[in-house]
Amino acid sequence: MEWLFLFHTSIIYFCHMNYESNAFHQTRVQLVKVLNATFKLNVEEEELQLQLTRKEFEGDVTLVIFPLAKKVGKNPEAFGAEIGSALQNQFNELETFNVVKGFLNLKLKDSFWMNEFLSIHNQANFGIQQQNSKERIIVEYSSPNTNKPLHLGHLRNIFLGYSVSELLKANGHQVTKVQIINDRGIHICKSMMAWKLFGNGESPESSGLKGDKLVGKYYVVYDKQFKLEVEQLVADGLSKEDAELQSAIAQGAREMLIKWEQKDEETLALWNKMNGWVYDGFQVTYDTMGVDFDKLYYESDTYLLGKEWVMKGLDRGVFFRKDDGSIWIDLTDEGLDQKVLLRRDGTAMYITQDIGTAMLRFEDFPDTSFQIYTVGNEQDYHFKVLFKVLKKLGVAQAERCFHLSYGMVELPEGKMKSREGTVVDADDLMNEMNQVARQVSEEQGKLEGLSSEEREALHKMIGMSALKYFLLRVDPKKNMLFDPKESIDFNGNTGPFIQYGYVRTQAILRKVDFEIDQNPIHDLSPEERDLIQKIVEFPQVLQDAQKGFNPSLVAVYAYDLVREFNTFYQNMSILREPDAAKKGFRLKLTEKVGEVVKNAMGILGIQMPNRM
RNA sequence: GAUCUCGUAGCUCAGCUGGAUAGAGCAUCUGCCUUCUAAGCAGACGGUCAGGGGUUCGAAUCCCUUCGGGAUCACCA
Repeated sequence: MEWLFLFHTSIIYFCHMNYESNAFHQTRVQLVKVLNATFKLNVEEEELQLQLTRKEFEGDVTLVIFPLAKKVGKNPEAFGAEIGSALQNQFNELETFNVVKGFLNLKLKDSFWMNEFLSIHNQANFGIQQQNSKERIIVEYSSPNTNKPLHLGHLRNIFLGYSVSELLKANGHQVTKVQIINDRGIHICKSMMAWKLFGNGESPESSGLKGDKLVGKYYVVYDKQFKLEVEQLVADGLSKEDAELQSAIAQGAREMLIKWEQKDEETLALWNKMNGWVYDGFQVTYDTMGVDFDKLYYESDTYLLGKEWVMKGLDRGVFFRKDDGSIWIDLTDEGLDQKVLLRRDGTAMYITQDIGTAMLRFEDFPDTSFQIYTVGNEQDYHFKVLFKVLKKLGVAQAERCFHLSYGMVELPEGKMKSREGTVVDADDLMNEMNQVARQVSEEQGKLEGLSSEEREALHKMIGMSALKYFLLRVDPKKNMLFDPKESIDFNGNTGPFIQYGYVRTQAILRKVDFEIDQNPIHDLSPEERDLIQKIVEFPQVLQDAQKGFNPSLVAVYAYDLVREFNTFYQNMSILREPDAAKKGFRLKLTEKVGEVVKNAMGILGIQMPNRM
């Protein structure tokens, strides 16, 4: 019973039967009864403002009285007390209530929470839904150029895209993960030209360099040579502009692009060879990251289709041609500008390719109900234009495209700049994280009995969790800061902290070599209540996170849950508890916490170790 | 110049469609390992929510404005 909605503001809402926890739901129902019967208020369920009771007050659920008091013209505090007493008479699950200012705090009985827990405990993978949607959602992420290796910005992009995909799946959607690879254009021709001139046949095999690094190296070689030539030509009396045009290596690169478009055999062979190196290199990086794709798209396959559609638009009169031959769309009545769609020389641009790619995807997956582009917020304007273009071309799915726009990762000095060498390389960073994980693990010395392979795998798991969590715990929409000088923390609000909590649950469960007592218990400690209440929130968190395409909510939730568990763990006995029923209950609680933490972190693409 | 975004503790970040005394982590300081893994727990310190107006029972949150960062407005991608 769920479907997708889109408003023309391009903000989308995934609408469900709006989920809320049983505690909220029951309280709401009872409150409406009382308010309508006893106080003749005629309120609807939705208009009651319920919230979790803040820690400093006694209670579980809080009703905000102000709006209701206003309605009947009563003093909020007095009215709250009246509602509380009336509720007490008929709501069986209510233990006590108290009123503070305009807030009615309701405390539910331990038996209620106990039953909540038992019903949850019986659900395998609580909160995670089986696929229940026939329609497909396409999630695009990564979209690299093939002339240089992946960097920190890509890491945020890729972890985010992967995580949103997992989040959608956890909410029951069918997801297809795609990557668009920008494999053609002047950028790769530059690397090719430099390699041809200075490479002496260097290959990943001959040099031991990772393929993407090798091609990236020649991109830098190109840039150096280009600058050198320009400098020389300027010294010879040319203007900078002319010098840039006449630079031999630049001319070579442009000629290569033309030859490529003419399908020149030798050029294509070189292009295939060098792109192949890059793909091999990328694959290594993706493997380390632990992400994958269901289908790959290459711009070399889609730019021609894009051109075709631009011509179709021209025929249909939704685009127009200027005197110089370039083709445009006029979006001034939409509050945007006129935009070029095809150059005067007829060659494709960025947006031309994107039109083609979109069209190809709709052909490949006619059952697509929604498409998500994970691309940085510097391209907000581009995607506004793209979606308008698709709409003008009469593509129904244009209404169902969404730009998942995320903020930049900035360094203390500001934006990463490849020319200034301030780019944080993805492989280097991941490697460094694993080193730190190894160092910390060795200091802790808790890994006796594990083989060196097992240890390596563990270090990687821990290092990656630190990195992924660091990037995913921040609201995707916001820019964030990464300081390479301070390595990412392993304590506090971090991935390893959460893994550690999980490891504790498993360490305890491993020791259970007896029949767990199934008898119910009748009173709960504050720690146990808090923990149950936290677990119960999980489905709500998944729903909210999906609504905003915001995995950081899941990250924060996992952290909060583990913190609650640590408090419980550190203040109560589990295996040493003498009362068999209590011990049994605490073990079940521990088990459920482990499951939920693992599933929550799984949505972030973070694995849980069994020991560390 | 136009449009968009952000400004919360020394630092990095939470704060949901307006609700209680604005919360975490890091850093600094104090306790807690003969008891289930101390990558932990308990506590202290730390705030004019950039400034100013407005809307109302109530504003970090909504509106206006000033200041200060960032992004975009290419026949680049």
